[in-house]
Amino acid sequence: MSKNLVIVESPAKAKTIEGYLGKDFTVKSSFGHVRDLTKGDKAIDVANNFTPTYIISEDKKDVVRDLKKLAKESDIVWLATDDDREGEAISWHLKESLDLNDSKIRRIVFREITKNAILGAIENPRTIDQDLVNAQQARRILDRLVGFEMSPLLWKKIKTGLSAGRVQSVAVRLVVEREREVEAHDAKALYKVNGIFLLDKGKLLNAELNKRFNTEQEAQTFLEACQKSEFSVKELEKKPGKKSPTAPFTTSTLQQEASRKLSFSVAQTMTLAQRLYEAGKISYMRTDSVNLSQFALDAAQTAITNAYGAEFHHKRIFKTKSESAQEAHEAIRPTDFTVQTVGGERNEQRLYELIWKRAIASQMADAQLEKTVATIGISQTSEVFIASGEVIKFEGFLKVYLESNDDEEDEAETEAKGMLPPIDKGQILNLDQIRAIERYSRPAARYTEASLVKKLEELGIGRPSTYAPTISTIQKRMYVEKENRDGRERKLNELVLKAGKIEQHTVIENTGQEKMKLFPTDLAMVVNDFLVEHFPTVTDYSFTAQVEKEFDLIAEGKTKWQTMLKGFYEPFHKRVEETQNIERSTINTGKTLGVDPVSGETIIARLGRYGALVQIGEADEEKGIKPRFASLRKGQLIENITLEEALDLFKLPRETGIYEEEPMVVAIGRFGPYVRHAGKFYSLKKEDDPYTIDEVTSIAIIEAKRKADAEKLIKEFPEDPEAKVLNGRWGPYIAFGKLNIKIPKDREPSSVTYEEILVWSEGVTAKPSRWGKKAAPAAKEPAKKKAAAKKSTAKKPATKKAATKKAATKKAVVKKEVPEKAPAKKKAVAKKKAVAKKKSK
DNA sequence: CAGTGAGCGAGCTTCCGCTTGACTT
Repeated sequence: MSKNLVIVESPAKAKTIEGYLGKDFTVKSSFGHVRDLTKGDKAIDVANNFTPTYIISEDKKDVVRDLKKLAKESDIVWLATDDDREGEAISWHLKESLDLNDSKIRRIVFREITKNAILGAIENPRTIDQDLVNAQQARRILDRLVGFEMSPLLWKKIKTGLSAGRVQSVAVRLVVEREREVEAHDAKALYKVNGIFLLDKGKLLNAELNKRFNTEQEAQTFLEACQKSEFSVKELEKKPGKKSPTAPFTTSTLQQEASRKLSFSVAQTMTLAQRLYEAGKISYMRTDSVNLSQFALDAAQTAITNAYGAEFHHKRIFKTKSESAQEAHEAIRPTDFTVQTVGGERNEQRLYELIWKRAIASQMADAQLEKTVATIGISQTSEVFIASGEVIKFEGFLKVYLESNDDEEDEAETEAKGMLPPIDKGQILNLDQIRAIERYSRPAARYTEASLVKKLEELGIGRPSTYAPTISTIQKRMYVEKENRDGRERKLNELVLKAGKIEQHTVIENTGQEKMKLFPTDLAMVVNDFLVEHFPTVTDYSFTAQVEKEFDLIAEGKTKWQTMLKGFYEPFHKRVEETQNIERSTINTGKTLGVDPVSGETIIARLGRYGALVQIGEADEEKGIKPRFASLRKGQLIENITLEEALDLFKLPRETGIYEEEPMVVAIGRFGPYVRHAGKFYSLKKEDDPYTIDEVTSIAIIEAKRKADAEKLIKEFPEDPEAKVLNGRWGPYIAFGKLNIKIPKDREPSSVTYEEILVWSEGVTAKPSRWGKKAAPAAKEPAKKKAAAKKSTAKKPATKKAATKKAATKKAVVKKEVPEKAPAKKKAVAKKKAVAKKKSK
């Protein structure tokens, strides 16, 4: 038995280290924190100087038991948790929960997993830094106090189950405020002018005017001047330039690049990286450090020299810009630079390549460029055209990697820069054409998951291990939704000067399209406004940075942690108490939209128990007045709704008539307009392009007729109530339990016998009727049918019912008739529906 | 899926940071 027990945080790390140390060392992992505050609201005894009560986490009981046993058998326990605040606290919690004496423990730290680093650490043990531990305790306790006092306030004043916290509430605030910024953006159009000049041998020179015009008139005046002008190269300047590589990845930059280049969500990136880490392919993936170990620097140098030549290598040491960085680990890098392919899933490989390239490139030479700028004069005006080109003289790191850009802003502006065609100073240029086109200013971009992480990191909020969970939490709480949005068309005015004539065109561009962006919900707006109003300190963007400074003072032994907490908690708790007393109804008063022109009553939009709604009138019991309500459509925000849109929502619901003796009602529900007929609902969902009332009415008739036809019974069988011949949308068919069976063409449907059904049902495949739901009790079905259904379930995935149906109904509206026949592909949908209906009975 | 919508209210929810596993179809 070995005499030394080394405890690290991660099992993968333990495995690596065990190899570096001799037989006398057993290396085990704590799997992160082993103790935490107790669950309820009594974990912190505020009155007793914030005394915390800790408990061994449920999922760590086995870990602690095993470690305790090993520790007993060892002479020395080496606490080798991470070299940061949390790591120090883990060591302390280990000491406490393993009942270890100070004399038996050694605290060691290393920031890279290399043999030298670890042996060096063993040579230089120290004791647990209680000040640092106390800084962690203060952090932990403050977060608990903030989260567990603000959240219940939200339950009481807004909605149960909500949450608030130092990190998540600021993340939500960022999304909310960005949305308002986008909404408030006043797009201004300027005329951007491009000139194209004809050179010898059919070559073209593209140049942009150094000025943009505010109005069409100014652009017109400019083009008129150009009509009479001569163009010449006034200046031609060549200058060298260079580009340098960026630092190797941290968690945050990895998430950003994987999002931009590979379209991964931050959670997806972390899962893949975790797998690479556990397979020993990359270094630790939760890090805020851009530092590479000496071992890695050397390995990169060798790899670069061998692959590209020594001139491509350039040793670089990067420094973190982030003040909040704790740098307990290296940057994210391959463990072996000579490995370019890792096995496993395709996305693992793609992420690995990204990590490999970025780390290699960070140790490569600058790219050398030559920039050429030509200034083209216009004889009749003082403006000039600028043509610029860029040529790569030496690739350097660009051979491997180019970082992508977050700012879509410039996307339209930056054309791919290549070499300029050969021109000389003083040369007269022949004009091909000049185009002056409107360009609208863009609002700030909505956040993606990754760009929100970047922003949080800049503000010092959250840690590498919590970025992905935080992003998930705010979506789980329904504060934020990740969505695609279609853009809308916008008409642009364009003036073109060509062959001496000025012509005006209209160009159509698609604008406002969004892909996987974060949108705040109405709930987020209400919660955020409530928190910002009553807790301006905690929701301030700089709150974390400020308390971090105080935690640092604790870590340096300059402040007592209880003193710091007291300073924060007293005013905070006072605000909580004050806020307890405010009226619920004053929080979500909603937005007054205006007055109903018919009744003269006020119309407001607010958040109700079941979602956003518009309301006409206030309740007045004395007068017996009841307000009327209507739901907002999905995707519609209270923030943005106008009076006209609100009135629109009240136009429906209405009675549209009677069909087959049942009244038919069209209404707008939470998820859009629908038709209700004979106790059944027909969805008319469509977000951006709502149906008109006429369309809705005709759809209602078509849908009701179709349903009625589909229900028509042709024949029943006394042998089995589950067997029926029905008249479906596309003709008669046999419904046999969950199976829908085709009737042979030459058969008269009414003469089908039960024996034939049994024969025909052999080998017939059915659509799975309830995808993703719990299976029905199987005993109800005869064994034969069950087998057939099961076989089919495994074989075929469910079709997208809603989408197909929508497409079909929309088509029907245009034609204003019931489709008699449909392509074979759609039959499946009808079948499925019949099955679903059966189930609901 | 879909309607409803203040009020009464049992007993529940919730924070941030460390780290990986695993109920079964």
